[in-house]
Amino acid sequence: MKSTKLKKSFYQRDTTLVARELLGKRLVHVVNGERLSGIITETEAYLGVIDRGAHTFGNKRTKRTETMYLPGGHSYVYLIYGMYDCLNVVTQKKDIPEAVLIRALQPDEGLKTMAKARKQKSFDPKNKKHLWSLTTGPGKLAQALKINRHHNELLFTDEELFIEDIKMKINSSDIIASPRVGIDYAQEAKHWELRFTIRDNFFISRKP
DNA sequence: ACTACGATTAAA
DNA sequence: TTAATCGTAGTC
Repeated sequence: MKSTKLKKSFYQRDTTLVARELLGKRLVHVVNGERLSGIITETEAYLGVIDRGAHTFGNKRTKRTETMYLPGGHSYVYLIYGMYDCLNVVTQKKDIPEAVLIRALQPDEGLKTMAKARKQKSFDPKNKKHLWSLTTGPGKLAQALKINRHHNELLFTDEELFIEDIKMKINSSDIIASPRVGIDYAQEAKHWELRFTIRDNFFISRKP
């Protein structure tokens, strides 16, 4: 089964499109030579300047958000609620501060290491619920794949953290759009359907 | 310096 | 439903 790493041109496009097309791709983090990976099953688009749900609404530039102004293809990892790191894929050209939040994965490679990183006791790789609790949620998948703020501003075109096209075909009709999670404060943007999940997939953080 | 809060999660 | 937990960002 051949797979190819996504190139810079994949990321430097319309953010909503990238969010949809990331579904069915494989996110890989190489740690000490071991591949920790999962198939992307849930994403959210953050549309920068016009989006009250985005960190960069109104072109807000701070030390943290500066990452989102980088060219598409960089990672954006930030701390939320003082405890969890969240991984984003920066999209669009330089100075267009948009990104896609990776919200859930179907665990693929390095299961045992990921379970350990998640502090799961008595992990059984054949137990679907165990697998589910590994990587369904942005904070959880970052923890499982050992991704934290040290991995901010990495290039997905490099060798440590990247995304592979595994030729899994997701039909457009099998992509569900729904409102994003956890942005009740975002006024009109709260209702925008920028969360994308694979229809009927078990490995999503919650029902759309 | 002081304060409020968040693109979440696990436990109750 | 609620506590946990702390960097970020806004204000004084």
